[in-house]
Amino acid sequence: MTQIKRVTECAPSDDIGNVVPLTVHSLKAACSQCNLQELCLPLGLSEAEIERLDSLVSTRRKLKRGNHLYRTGADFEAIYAIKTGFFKTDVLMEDGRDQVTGFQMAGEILGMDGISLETHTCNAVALEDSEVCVIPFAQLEQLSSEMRTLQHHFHKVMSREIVRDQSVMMLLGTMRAEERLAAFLLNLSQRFTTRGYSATEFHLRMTREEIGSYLGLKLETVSRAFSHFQENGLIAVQQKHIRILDLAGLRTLLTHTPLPTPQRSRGA
Amino acid sequence: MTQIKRVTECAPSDDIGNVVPLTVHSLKAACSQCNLQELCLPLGLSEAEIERLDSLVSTRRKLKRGNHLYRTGADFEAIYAIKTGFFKTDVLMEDGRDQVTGFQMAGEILGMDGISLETHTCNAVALEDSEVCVIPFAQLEQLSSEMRTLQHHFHKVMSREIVRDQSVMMLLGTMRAEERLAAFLLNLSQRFTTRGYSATEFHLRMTREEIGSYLGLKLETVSRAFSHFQENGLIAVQQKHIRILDLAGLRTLLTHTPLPTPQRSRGA
DNA sequence: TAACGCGTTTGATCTGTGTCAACGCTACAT
DNA sequence: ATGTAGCGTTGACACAGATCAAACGCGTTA
Repeated sequence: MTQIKRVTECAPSDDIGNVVPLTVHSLKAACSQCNLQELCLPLGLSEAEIERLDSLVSTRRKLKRGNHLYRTGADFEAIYAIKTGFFKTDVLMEDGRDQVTGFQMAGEILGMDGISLETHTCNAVALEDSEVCVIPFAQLEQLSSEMRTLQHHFHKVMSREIVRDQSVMMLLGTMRAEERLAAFLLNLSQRFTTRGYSATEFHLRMTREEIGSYLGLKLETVSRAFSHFQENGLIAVQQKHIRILDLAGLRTLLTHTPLPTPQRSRGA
Repeated sequence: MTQIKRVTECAPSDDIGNVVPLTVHSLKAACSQCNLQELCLPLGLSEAEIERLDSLVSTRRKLKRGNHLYRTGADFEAIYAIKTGFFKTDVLMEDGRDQVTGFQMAGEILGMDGISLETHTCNAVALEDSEVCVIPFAQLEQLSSEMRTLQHHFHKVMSREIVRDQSVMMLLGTMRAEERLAAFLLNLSQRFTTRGYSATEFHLRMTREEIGSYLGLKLETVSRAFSHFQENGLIAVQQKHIRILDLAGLRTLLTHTPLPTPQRSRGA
């Protein structure tokens, strides 16, 4: 039991329940000591307010790569702030088809899908060993009602998710394969930058298949697009290590519509 | 000025501002008299609580077909509950491509995209003459903090939007053209049912192009799919009048994956 | 009543991406 | 070290849906 076989999918054993004793920690000061304050729920709160948040965020949960933070159908009790690590969320159709709906990194909030039906509607899976702060939702609402800044910021976080979903729809609905991948890379780059990492060099934690699922493409198409970008000197790919050589070039891919609608006024 | 030319796109004149005097009404009892209580924001509130909501919802706004409720970039000040009518929301890319991100009907809430950046990130356009209740957001937050049931229900409404977006992503990412259209029709049917209208016979308020944009397809493909459904006796189409003849058949289209992934265990 | 415009339908053809298949690379396990 | 499994790459081919084009129907306007 000390050696844990790496779980790649549908980990059967110790992450079925919502809380696994071994992976839960008590902590004294959660948010007030956290370096993700500026990205996460505490954003915009005063120090005193953040200290009140601490009382909420009393447990953390550690997940090994491949483990589920929650599964579709699980009771909704808490939302989760990612402290370290990387996640994906995906939805399942009855016929077995699935779709990755997002990739989440440090400072981002998971679990808001569960509020509406009091049941989670997607799976959240750690793509690397990760740690999340557990934020019991009832308590969050309690504190929100006492602290208007927190309430407002939480609304912004939910709204941000809605706005993010809009761009994914735009991506899936209107963009060609290489545009999608360019958008994906630029989005990652931007989010890494925000977190103080390199904008141009990073490690993908997901497979080509997961990227493809997110972008509505097959893994082969993703792979070909990577190769093509490399041929064109836009990026250097080495397995999961990506180096962006021409950020502006990638952006051009997005804004310059190669072929369509030649009859627009092109204003602004 | 009494005769208003039907505005089809980018109405230039009287809907630029956020509020048009002529189309705003004061009202005494908004929610407590409204027959949409069970669908809309008041859901789950007591009568007394609903009466407190009334004070919030003091203005309505009427929109002619084609007019914008709000535009991308407009200051966010309020969310809107649809009292009567039908809307679409769409997002614009810099290069002119756009994507319909949703169709909204009575009882549904518009505008939550604006919370995160205090600016709307999509356009909301009336697809028929419509009326919305204006809910000033600052006041909604104020009242939410005093009324936990309202706060909680509002969170559910936002979360529901996130869940809806997940299914749109699934649709755009994994479904074939006819599956998308079937899903679209079934979704409409379901929502009409909820509102007491026929599940099997309704009038589409949007064009084939708008349907296509929403579904990530071209209008020709939408049209062909309609024709094909009709040939198969699933629906009867007559311009924008749709009659569903075989609801179960439409559902089968969704769950029976015709060709792909023959190597799954098919469990549950 | 005729003419126009817009949305829709339908056909013919083209093409981007999916599908199928083989091979290569890397990392872990024996 | 060497074998093996999973992931990634690349090629050949197929096909769903896009594109281009023409005609139709319906409502509006002259």
